[in-house]
Amino acid sequence: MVAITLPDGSKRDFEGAVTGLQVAESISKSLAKAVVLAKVDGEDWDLNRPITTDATVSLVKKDDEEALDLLRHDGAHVLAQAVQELFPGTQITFGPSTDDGFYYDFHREEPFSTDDFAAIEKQMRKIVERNDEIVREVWSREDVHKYFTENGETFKAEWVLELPEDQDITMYRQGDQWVDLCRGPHLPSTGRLGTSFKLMKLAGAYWRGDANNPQLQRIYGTVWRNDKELKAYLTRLEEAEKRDHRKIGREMGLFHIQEEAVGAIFWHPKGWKLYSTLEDYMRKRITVADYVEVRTPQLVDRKLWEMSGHWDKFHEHMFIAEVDEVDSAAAEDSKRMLALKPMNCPGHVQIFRQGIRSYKDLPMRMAEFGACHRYEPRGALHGIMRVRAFTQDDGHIFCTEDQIVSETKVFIDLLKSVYKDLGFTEIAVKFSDRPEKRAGTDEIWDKSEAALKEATEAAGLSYTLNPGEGAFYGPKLEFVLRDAIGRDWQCGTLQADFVLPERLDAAYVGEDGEKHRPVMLHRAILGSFERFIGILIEQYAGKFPVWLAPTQAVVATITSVADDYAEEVTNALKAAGVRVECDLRNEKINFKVRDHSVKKVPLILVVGAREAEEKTVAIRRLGGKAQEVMSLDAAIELLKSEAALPSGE
RNA sequence: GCCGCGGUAGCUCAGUGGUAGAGCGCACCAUUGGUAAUGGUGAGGCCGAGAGUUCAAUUCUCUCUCGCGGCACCA
Repeated sequence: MVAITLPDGSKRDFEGAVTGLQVAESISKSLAKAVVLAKVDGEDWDLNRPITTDATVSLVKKDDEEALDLLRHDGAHVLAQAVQELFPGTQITFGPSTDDGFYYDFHREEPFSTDDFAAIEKQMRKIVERNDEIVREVWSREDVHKYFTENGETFKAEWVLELPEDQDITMYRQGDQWVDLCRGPHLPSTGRLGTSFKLMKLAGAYWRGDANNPQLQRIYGTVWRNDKELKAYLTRLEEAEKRDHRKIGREMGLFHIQEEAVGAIFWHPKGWKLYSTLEDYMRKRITVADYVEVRTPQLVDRKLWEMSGHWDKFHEHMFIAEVDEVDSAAAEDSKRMLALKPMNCPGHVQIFRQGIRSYKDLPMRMAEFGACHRYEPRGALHGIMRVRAFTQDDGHIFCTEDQIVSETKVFIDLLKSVYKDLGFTEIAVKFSDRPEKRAGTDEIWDKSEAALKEATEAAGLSYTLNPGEGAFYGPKLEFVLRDAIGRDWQCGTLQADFVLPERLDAAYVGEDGEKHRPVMLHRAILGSFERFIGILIEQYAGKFPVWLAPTQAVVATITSVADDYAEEVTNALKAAGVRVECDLRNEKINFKVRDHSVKKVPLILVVGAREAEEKTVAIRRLGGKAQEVMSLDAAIELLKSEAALPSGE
């Protein structure tokens, strides 16, 4: 007798071992049809796995949110089976579910092509139609190893030997022929997967994520509970594509990149207006926040990088310039090696080191919009988001250990306020604590970790822990913001550093008259201007708030009789500091409105004979239908205030 | 860097072993109009670069280069 308790508290008795599917059948036919997974005492169980002892059982239906992960995992298996049926000799490796689908990594001498997708999808549909039974089997490690070795599945054979000794090794049999090593759970049969899936892309991936290992071929797919969901997902992807900063950047004429300067940006007039507006805004904010702005050299002798430790660890990511010593007779054929700075911190320490610093000078908040170069791997480059030449909104706060908490808190408040001005309100924090290889004593780490945590909490932010992911010189906070379509971007950072001040001999004189080491807090809010502007473009889909828009307003005439007045309006707005253009083209107003709307100009000021006569303007906002007629003076005041930089209030 | 895919007009994309195509944009002409496309005419191309096969290559093959999607990387 097995007694099954259901979620509503009711009990059912069964003669002997019973499966989740049988429990469902005992309740109703429709439930038996819809169910995909059993939860036995809270644990995921395959529907056809026998339950032999009394248990609490709840059933997951295909419509339930929870079912997605299972369906996707089964999608991966059906893909793997289809591929092996179509391409004998292909080895299977791993195939997990992902956030919106699954992938499966294969090993095959011949490359797959996306042209194969149609055939593979067709085969997957056949497997679903066949409704192959999926059965969980417990095997011994030796049997699994033998099985895969005999079948030429070297990756699987290697993997099984590394599974923990004390764990049951489960194999899932799918149909008569096909078996895969898997933890499960799975559907009872392939038919329950349905056909709301689609193969998405093909990519290379390294065996076990290590670039030293052989490369496998990864096929990505997506799975949903029904066709409507699948379609919605594909639409969502299209929407994201429309926001792509590379596409919008080209359409709006913001920037370009060309072969001769890979990883660096040619900013066009409109793009640079956006950039410099963001820079003006950041300068305003940090000035109010008591930072001092500095500028440090681009090219710095190798010696400094050796002292700071960068040469040792990162020189292959640095751009090197080698020059002949031309003006030194003593060093006739000697070379001098310089490197473009990949970071600003060593430069800032040099400024801090000039003269004698007192504890009264601390905290010293030093900021630089620092242009850095890093030799990023080619495959890492992406539009203006990941480049080799970029500008950080960098800053280093030199302070005492006792000031870490208050400085962190002040920084987080500034960061939150900046993000809010820029349109981001959902912020997550990741806290990375001490890594295994680190500098500094445990005592110092205890202190700095506690300080960062305390300050984060005091600033009203919750955080998730990233154990062991801190920098070698100190713990770090990373600030992640969520954009308008739910994507996460890591931008800001705050890192406590006890090492660099030591290496570069930064010191201040304390109250006691003795020399002390300051702590350095490395911090950035945007991260880099280039990347952040990319994020802003995608966040707003190019439709920037007035204060950020490269062109804030266009004055457009209806007929040429209003030309003189239109120029008068334009000049008045220019004088008021508004970025405005004048459109006197011999075109219909419909055409002009459409043209400037497509170009995403936030405000269109329409003037015709009537407005010229009455000294008014008709304002139309981007995306809106309504127009508001007001006096020129009122319009100037309105635009002036909307065009102004926000101040974090 | 690795795997797969791609590069044709300013942009989006057709196309072909034998003289290169469309839409939008651009220029010019006409049109003076009331809130998302007025009509006409025209210009615009080393078909990414180099080599090979061929009577002939934008088209087929190879190398390079750049881009795209992942992987690895992101101090």
